[in-house]
Amino acid sequence: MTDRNPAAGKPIRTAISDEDGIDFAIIELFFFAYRDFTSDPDQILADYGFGRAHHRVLHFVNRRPGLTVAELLDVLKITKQSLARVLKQLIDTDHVVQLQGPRDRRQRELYPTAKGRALALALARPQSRRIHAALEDTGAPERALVERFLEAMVNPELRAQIDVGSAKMSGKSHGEH
Amino acid sequence: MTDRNPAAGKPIRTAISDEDGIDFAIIELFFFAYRDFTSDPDQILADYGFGRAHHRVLHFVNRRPGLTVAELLDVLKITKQSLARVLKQLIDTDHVVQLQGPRDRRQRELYPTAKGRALALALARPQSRRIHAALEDTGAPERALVERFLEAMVNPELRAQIDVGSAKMSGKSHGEH
DNA sequence: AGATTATGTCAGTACTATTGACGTAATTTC
DNA sequence: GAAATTACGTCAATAGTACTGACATAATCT
Repeated sequence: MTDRNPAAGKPIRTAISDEDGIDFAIIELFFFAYRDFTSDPDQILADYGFGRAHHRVLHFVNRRPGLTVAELLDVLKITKQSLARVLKQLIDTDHVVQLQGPRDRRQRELYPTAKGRALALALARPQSRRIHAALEDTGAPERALVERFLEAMVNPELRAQIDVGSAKMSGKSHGEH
Repeated sequence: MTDRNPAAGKPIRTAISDEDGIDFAIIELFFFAYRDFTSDPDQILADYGFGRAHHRVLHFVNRRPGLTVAELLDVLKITKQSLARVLKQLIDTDHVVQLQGPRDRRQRELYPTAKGRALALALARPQSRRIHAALEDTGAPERALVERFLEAMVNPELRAQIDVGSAKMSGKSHGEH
């Protein structure tokens, strides 16, 4: 079991590379960058007994206060059952509160508490520091370019979810009617 | 349980935003971009009964043929036990072969087979297409800039793992001595 | 009144990851 | 040459995140 299986294919000894027209360099960089990018908050979350899923929920509840459960599911692209445990824990620990929807009382609007806002900021801080440092290394005016690249990496039909525009408006969340 | 818990904190109704000096826009974009970036190969992997872990192993075995198990663990930053099942499946399905290390017979050098190389390419193709499309949207000369940004996002002490340099050299993997 | 919608919950499962322990073979150190 | 270390494999137990499918309740819409 240690050596070659005679029935198995022969080992290929040359490295795959960009020559195949495939952009392995950026594929790999993206993996490393995201791995380290998420490792910062992971450390903090561990102290709370939380995981990455809690972070994502906390992030979007803070970014779009008052979003409903259905909207949150749509943004995270996970199922109701996956969200349930995580959301329940965040509510039980007083990071998030639910309010009955004003127009439709079936809906539950999700809001951060002061505690939830503080944690969201604490989690975002090291990530933001990393981004700033990376942009400094790269050059100041490139920020918009990186934003445009990342946005272009998102599935076109899902770009509506992104709040880059509204991130510049302080206060209100997305398209309130 | 539906409405407010009287003991709970009050809901905060204003959105968190970049005004706090935190770069929420890019934090969020990075999440969306990576989510969609990984969704492409996930579809293909499902047909093989594989998951994301298989993809990562396959990627690095193709990028650096002959790397040892210990090196792979170091790159992936996971434990031996997490790797074991995944690697075993890839070997059993003839995507990867193990060869006894020539200098140190305790080591197992990992190589892709033709089958493993083909799958790695198939998985990378949609990701590469996405990157190319995003760079086109952004502007051609920005490729190097995006690379530099992503590289700067990686923990400095781990940049050694990155193969951007050797990606430009065709054929050989990393520092063969 | 009946259908649909929004949410919550239960049961069962899968994948990826963890820690800790132990075994074996090969290499290095003394 | 004996002892320690290293590289790898494996076993057991557990955790976090995700899934599908089913079902219940309350509110809204038709």
